[in-house]
Amino acid sequence: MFLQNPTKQAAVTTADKVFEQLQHAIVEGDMAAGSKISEPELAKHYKISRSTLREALNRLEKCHLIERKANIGSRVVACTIEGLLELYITREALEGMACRQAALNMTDEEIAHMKNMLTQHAGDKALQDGVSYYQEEGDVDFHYKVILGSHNQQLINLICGQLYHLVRMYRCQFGMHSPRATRAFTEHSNIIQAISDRDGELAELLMRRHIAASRKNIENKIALQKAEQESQET
Amino acid sequence: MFLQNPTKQAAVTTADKVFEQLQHAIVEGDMAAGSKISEPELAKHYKISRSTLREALNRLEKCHLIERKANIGSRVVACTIEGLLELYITREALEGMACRQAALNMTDEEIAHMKNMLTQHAGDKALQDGVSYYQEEGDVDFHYKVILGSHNQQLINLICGQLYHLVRMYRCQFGMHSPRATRAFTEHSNIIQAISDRDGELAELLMRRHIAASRKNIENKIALQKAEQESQET
DNA sequence: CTCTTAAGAATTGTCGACAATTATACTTAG
DNA sequence: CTAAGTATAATTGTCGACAATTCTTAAGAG
Repeated sequence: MFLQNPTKQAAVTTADKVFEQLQHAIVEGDMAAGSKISEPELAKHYKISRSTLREALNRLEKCHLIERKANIGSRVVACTIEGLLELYITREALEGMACRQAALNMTDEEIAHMKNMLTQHAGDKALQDGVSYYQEEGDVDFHYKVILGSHNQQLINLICGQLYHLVRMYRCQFGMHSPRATRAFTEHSNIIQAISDRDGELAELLMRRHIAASRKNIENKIALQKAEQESQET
Repeated sequence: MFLQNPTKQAAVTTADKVFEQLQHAIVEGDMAAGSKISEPELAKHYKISRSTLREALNRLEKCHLIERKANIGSRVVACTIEGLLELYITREALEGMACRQAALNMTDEEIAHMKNMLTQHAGDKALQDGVSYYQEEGDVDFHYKVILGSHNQQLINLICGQLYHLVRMYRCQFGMHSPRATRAFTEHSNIIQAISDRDGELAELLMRRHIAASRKNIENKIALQKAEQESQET
């Protein structure tokens, strides 16, 4: 259920394990977004020393799940509309480029594997009427494979190692299950086709449109909510 | 001389200060790229405890200047051709988007300020025949202003807070003073014009070409060096 | 009653020591 | 002489305590 970051290695040290637990807690919202973090309290809760906890906190900061200020302390990152839209803008830039690079650098085996995955997802999609699976793991799975396919370590680290933790957090906390499954599936197919054709320019364009479409979907929703609120106020 | 990251605040804690010193040492090459880092040794050298040093190391890892492995230790990041090219690809994606956002979000004051800056650089450039100043701080200054002009905190943090430390490191270590000053100046002018026209699409395109041109410049140099080496070997 | 100020409590930053893991060097068998 | 295994040394991970800073609370002045 909890899709793992494909770039990370097994957690060997206790700080690693606590980091993973905290990461999970923050992403799922068990630790409220924007809330203050008490080092003594958390250390006691996980039965570890503050040094070890701080090591874990440093890793959380690395993937932008918490923010630290000197002599003040740490807070769980806040989930705001602006932050969400900024995240989409950034994803559009990075994943668009990753997709272009994937078209240039993916091996034929990797491409074949992606095509198989999509075919399988097509079955799931038909079966479940595009509601649950495809939107969750299937979508993330697709994006991860494209990113890894770029064979660009810099891009991979930035997107998978940092950005996607935030993406998952927003998905959980804002409960984003947009009704774009069928459309997203078509878009994914076209992207794979462009990659398969080694058409980097088109691949980037399609991926950017794919992500921009999600962003605009959110923006519309927000605008709608706003309008509703205002009509209720009167 | 040492252009500061515009996003950071004053270093208050000793870990901050040591971080800055280490950052400087790594960027300038005083600590060899790829070399192993001994925690006891470094701690002794800076006359601090290992805990404090590790705090500083964590921050270095955040901007990708060192790499850590559990139970093994830290190494200064290695400077490779592949890494440099990957960095340019990533910059092209991120700064291109930042430039598009800058065209949308910059205030008229910010734009006016950039135009002034460029005019002043034009003078410096004429004076010094485009050799030293403009290529160093002037160029970085221009890029920073565009990035900040995006008003997108996510992009700003990623580029200024992380990527540019690596950029500076590569510049220092590979001694990159490419003969592109005049051309770069023209490109900068065109970018500002596009931003001033609020033409986001063109602004992004021009910024991407500007960065891609630098990358191709490097690629050509590498290819040339390679050819020379091979001719000497025979 | 409000604002300022000062003392106290709590939190974060730093330190040195111990435990666990990894690297090194030596011994020994083949 | 080479190679594997073991013992030793060195390094990293974790811990609890102390120092420095910030937050809280209460007292007092206006």
